[in-house]
Amino acid sequence: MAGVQRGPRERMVFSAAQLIRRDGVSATGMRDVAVHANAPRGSLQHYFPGGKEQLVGEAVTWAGRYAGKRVARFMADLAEPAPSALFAAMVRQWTDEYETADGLGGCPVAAATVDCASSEATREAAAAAFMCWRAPVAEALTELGVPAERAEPLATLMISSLEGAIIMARAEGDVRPLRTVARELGPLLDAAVLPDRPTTGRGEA
Amino acid sequence: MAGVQRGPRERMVFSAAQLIRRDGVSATGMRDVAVHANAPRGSLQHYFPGGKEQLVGEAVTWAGRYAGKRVARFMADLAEPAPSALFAAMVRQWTDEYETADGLGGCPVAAATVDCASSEATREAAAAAFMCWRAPVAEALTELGVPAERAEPLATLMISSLEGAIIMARAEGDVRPLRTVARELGPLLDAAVLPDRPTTGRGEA
DNA sequence: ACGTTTCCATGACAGTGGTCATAGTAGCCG
DNA sequence: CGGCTACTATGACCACTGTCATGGAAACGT
Repeated sequence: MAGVQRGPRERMVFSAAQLIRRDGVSATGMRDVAVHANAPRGSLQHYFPGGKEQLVGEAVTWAGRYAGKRVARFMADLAEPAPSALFAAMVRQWTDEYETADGLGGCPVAAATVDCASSEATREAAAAAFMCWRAPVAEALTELGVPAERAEPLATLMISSLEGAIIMARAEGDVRPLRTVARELGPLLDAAVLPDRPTTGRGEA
Repeated sequence: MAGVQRGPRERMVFSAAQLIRRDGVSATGMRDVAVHANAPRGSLQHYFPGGKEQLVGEAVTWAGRYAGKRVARFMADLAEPAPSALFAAMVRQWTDEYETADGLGGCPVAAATVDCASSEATREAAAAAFMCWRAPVAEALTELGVPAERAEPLATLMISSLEGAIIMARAEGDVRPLRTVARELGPLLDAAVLPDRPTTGRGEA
């Protein structure tokens, strides 16, 4: 995975995100995070004097940044430059995980949102994380030929569908919802591409 | 709300769903449920000998049934019989709540899914709840003229988008994502209606 | 009236969580 | 070496949770 050896602090943030997305925020204990990160428990209060709220916040922020960076890599690896292909890549990241690891993980940002209505700070971190994720998606859409005024809404729709499908897939224990949204939403996304700007080449149809 | 005075047992299930969808499963204590339901604490072990897992399971099941029944009512109240109108009604249920109560609630089924990967029983209850919700939506879509083979996938897409938008809206503290998915997904849904069968289901215009 | 079943009340227990206090170690600068 | 800072270690505290045990109160059939 990313950041295997990056100092105890980042390892703890990473582990927190990992555990949160699997078990939820409340079910993830600080001690568990230290153990999972192979980090000393005493470092928790040293690096995160703000306590669990700070750790969760940083994990959520990290997850948002990570998701944003992934968008750039998806764009670079796209076989054909179409919005549907980008969305398919985003979805495939999850279906792949569901097939390798049997444990069906979720999105840490969603987990923090669902589980932390109490903490205003965490809620704001989640909102920022979603923005860090949505902005690159919207930018990618414009690069793919989607008009600027539709890029942001469609990015919101993509992330919403993906998040919801992740939840349904976890509940069902099957990737069906993920594949379904990828298949059903693709045409809508491609139809938003401006016809007079066929975006670097190979056109569909 | 529904079921204000229906015996302590149902009140507790209802209150559990209410609290779960606001605070998450782990953050919702059994004692809180009893207090919120104006029910005696001693009744918990009497009505729910299976403990918290049973209570959460019934709350999730209740929520699924509730969502399914709402679909029928939405269909009855539709001004114009189009899939986009049904989806808009489903979304409006949430935007309305966000504007009346400042506390932004979530979906209890999603909360249970995110927060209870540990419990297999809860996961299955969530899967069943999603099915109890998706089936009426798919059926409604066919009534509205969507071909049978596309009804289920589109229902999955609708619920996924809605769930994801709920999460994003909670994070942002704004209904923007909800309105966005309703607006962006509407045309796709209406485009799935068979042209030669213009809304056969109800003759009302 | 009596007993049995259903339901309610309350206190205790064991476990766990986050957090704090205190003390120990490593490294660097004088 | 002394002092200072960064980091690690560990144990204790307190609040809280789900669960259980025990006992009381209605309800109701007979």
